This record gives sequence, structure tokens and C-alpha cells, in this order.
Amino acid sequence: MNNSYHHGDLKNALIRAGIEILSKDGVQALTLRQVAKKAGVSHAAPYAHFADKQALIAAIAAEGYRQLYEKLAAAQESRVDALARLMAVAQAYAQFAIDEPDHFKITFSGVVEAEKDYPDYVEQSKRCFALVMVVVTDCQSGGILEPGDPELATVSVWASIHGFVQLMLANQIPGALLAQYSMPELLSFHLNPFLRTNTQP
Amino acid sequence: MNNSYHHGDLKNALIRAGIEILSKDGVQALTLRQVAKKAGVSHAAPYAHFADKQALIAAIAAEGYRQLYEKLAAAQESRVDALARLMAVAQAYAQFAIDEPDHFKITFSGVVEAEKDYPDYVEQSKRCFALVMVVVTDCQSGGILEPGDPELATVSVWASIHGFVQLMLANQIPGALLAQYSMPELLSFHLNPFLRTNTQP
DNA sequence: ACCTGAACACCGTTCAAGT
DNA sequence: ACCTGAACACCGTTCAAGT
Repeated sequence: MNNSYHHGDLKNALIRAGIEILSKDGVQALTLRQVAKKAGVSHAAPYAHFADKQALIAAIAAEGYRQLYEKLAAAQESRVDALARLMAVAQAYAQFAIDEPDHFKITFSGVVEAEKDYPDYVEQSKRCFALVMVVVTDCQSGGILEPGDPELATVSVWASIHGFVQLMLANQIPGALLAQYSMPELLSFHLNPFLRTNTQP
Repeated sequence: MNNSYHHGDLKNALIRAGIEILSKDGVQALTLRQVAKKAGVSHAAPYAHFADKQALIAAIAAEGYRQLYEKLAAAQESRVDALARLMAVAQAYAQFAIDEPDHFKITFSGVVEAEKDYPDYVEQSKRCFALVMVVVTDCQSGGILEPGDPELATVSVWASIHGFVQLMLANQIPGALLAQYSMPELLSFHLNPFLRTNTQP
């Protein structure tokens, strides 16, 4: 099944190889030639499936969003009330970033640089946003979050979680805080100002 | 003043050249060889001042933090009450990211990757954090922000602004919102949940 | 349609040598 | 101490050629 021609799905094999390199050796090791090598093809083979390196990165970023969506969906499925779902989503978001920092970073590195558009990436991005928006509007309905423009509220909550995670990956959160509190505690404190029932430390 | 030896400050000239490349051509154009060329020296000359490319990037990131600090300091100096200072800082933070997206991104790209430490970068980072913390604690004293652990509160506010800016640079904020509201409006809505006097849209 | 191998311009890094 | 020029291994991309 793999003589001169590949198993028929080189495109996805390249994406998987890229993600594995990201996970094991980091973003500086993500080269087209290494990806091709890991997939068992010549260094020029990827060009049959991707226009250039940026296109492969866009595909890897879209897959990052897809995996993130799965984690968020799984995290909230097990909870019933809206607040627990919001916290579970926040925790799953942070956990994905901690588990796969380089894949997470590349997903939010701004691949969609104005001119070129990558439809799959955009679709996955919107799908993820929609999931968070459902949780946020449920919280608004339940009186847990302030009422108001749901899109605006979603951006606020999402950006808040995202910023915390980004700063953490960039080693910009004071070590004293990380030593003193657990991740769920930190996220809880962090989202507390948004809640209508405050119990700030 | 520039025969065989350089003007005596090649190190800073390289940093400035790097920032200029970042500003004009973006992060993918930031190569040691181009930086050297722009500074008017051979491609091996930078190694007399930086151990490797990562060390130059760390210096550029530290300078990014320094410039960010200046913008934030200037923004709040002109305001008297604490809330106006908080908003001015948030606005200046976003403006720096919009004006110099690639320099901003590289400043928060996680140069301090565990093992190696870059003292100047760490110092500038802490200096910036301290500035935000003063504004935040002043807001707490004035009853504008909820009371509580000042370091925790600073992280919350900072992460919230940072996340919004990062998502904007990654084109992840819905275009409808960007079209409908101005940047100060968006930042105001975004920080509203933290304030004790809410006027959510 | 899908892949290979050679080729080209470019990059990070090292090192002997020059002042 | 500070810089140059040649050298090496590697990278992204292109292209003629093979099945």
C-alpha cells in the first residue's frame, strides 16, 4: 500500500507530522523538509498539496482550532449549570495551551494575514467562537453574567481567558502567583469580576 | 567616524536595525544577515555582541517592553483620576500593538524559554507590570475596582487587555464589532465588568 | 495526479585571519 | 576588542523528469 505512491492521504499525514514536530521539538524545528522526512516523502512532495509553508501552517492552525473545539465541547458536556460549564471551558482552554504550547501559539499567530484567506481556518475559528458564545449567553440568561450584546460579552470573556493563557506561556505571570494558587483557582479569580455574585479574594 | 571600526555602538545599532526590519517587513524578514547588512557590517559581526539570534531577539523584546513602558507612562501622566488613567493605559497598550504589531508580538513571544534568562528583558517586564499595578491599586483605593490581592487584580486587568489585543492582531475579533465600535469604545466595554459602576451596553 | 532529484538563493553559525 | 571572508549544514522554493 506504499510503494512509489503514498497511502493516498499525504496531505493529512503532513499535517500530523507537523503537529508532532511542534509538540516534540517546538516551532523552530517546524521546517517543510523535516515534515516531509517524517512523513516519508521527498522534500519537494509537500508542494503537491500545499502552496507554500504558510499554507501548511494554516492547515496546522485550523487543526489546532478543531482540537481545541473538541476539548471545549467535551469539557462542558459533563456539566449541567451554566457557571460550571463556563469554568470548565476556561479550564479546558488553559489545559490545551499548557499541553500543546507551540500548537496553541501557532493557532493564534495570525496566519490569516489580511490578503490570503484560509477558509478552513476561518470556519474552525468561527465554530469555536460560537461554542463559547452559547455558554456565555446561557450564563447571561441564568443571571450569572451581566446582560448585554452577546458577541461583545463573548469577546470579553474569551479575551480574558486567552490573555491569561498567553501571558502564562510567555512567562509573564509572576511566579509567586503560580506557586500560591492552582490553575483552576487562578482562572476562577480571573473570571470573578465578570460574575454577578462576586467573592473576590 | 566609520572606517574599519564601527561607531562604537554596533550593539544598539543592530537592535535598532532589527526593530526597523520588524516594523517595515515583518517578523519573517528578521534575519541576522539582513540586520547586519542594515547596520553596515558583515554578516558575522553580530556574533561579537550577541551569542546567537535568540539573544538579539531577547534584546529587541526588552526594547519593546521599554518602549511600551514609555507609552503607558506618558498616557497616564496627563490624567488625574484613577479611572481615566486606567483607560488611558489600556488605550496606549492597544495603540502600541496596532502601531508596531510585529515588535509587540515578538516582545510577548516567550523569549525567556525556561533555561536561558535575559536579565534586561526580565527587568523591563517587571517595570511594566509595576506601572500597571500602581494604576490598578489606585483604582482599588478609589473604589473603582473591587478590592483584593493587588497582584492578582493586576494580572486580571492586564491579561484582559492583552488578550483582546492579541486576538485583534490574530484577526480573531469578529469584523462586525470592529466596524460598529471604535477602539476606545471596545476597550471600555471590555473593562466594564471589572468596574464597580457598570453601564454595560 | 503525485512524487523524485538536482538546482538556486538564502539562512544561522563557526573559525581562522586581520586591525 | 572588534570585525571580515570563507566555509558548512540547513532551509524554502522551483522545475524538469519519472510513474
